[in-house]
Amino acid sequence: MPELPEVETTRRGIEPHVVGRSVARVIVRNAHLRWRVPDKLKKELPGQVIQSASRRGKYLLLVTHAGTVILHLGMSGSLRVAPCDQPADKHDHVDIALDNGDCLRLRDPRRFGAVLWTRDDPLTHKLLKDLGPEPLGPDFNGAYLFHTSRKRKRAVRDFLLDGHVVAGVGNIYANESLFLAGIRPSRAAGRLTQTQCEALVRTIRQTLNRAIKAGGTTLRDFRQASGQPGYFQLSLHVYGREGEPCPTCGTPIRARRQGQRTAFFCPKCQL
DNA sequence: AATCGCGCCTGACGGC
DNA sequence: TGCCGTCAGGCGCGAT
Repeated sequence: MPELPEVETTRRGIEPHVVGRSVARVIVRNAHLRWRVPDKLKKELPGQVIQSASRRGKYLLLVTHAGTVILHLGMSGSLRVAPCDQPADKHDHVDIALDNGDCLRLRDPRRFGAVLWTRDDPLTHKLLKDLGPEPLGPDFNGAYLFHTSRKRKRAVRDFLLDGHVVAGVGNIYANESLFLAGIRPSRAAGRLTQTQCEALVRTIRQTLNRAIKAGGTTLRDFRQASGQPGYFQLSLHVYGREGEPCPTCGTPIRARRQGQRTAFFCPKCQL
């Protein structure tokens, strides 16, 4: 599912329901997610007050005084706030029950997601410490992208998917941003000009911000915390639109397998 | 150091 | 209707 805009949409959805609440208990129906849900979560989280709900890349962080819950939605995960007595779906694997009868409920059919617990500063956690800058933050700019991409031979689409380069840009938004910047997904990252890097940073930020505003992209199973789908799929220019006319020039959009993921582009507008 | 391919899972969809 | 192959928004890991 979820790329950065979907995770941010989720964060904003759950924040008012969880911050300031204390955790009553943790219910793990299936601990077999990407990594086993740690036993310590059940031991150490109950009784703690959730101080904040933040995000780093595609990771969600629930901070308490005793430690931090690190959540990842993988490909098919979603979080919602529901009354605890509402029956769980077969893919509702973890509940964090709150002191008011609500619970934060993780649904994840493919189980590529994760629920972890750390007592240390989460930013030093193995999974987070080497992440690149936040794409919507000040450290992600044209100069950074230009500098980082020098001598890199990877296709720029693949380069953007690498969390060490920039955190949270997935296949949908990489393709969309490259379209708006007029750059082919297959272009070697190291061959981008400074001007192109600046344009690309602008289109990435613009695309992510617009997607957040639309509540994310729902292609299959993404849901906001409220249960509502996102609407950004209606604004996609190239992603999933093979054969449809380019919104700029009318040339049919092409799809090609690039590495493990499909790239979409207009053969005329993107060089 | 950088890059590539694999594998973890379920479910939806299209072709036959 | 059903079976089968293909594909999917992520990402860490080991091999090269």
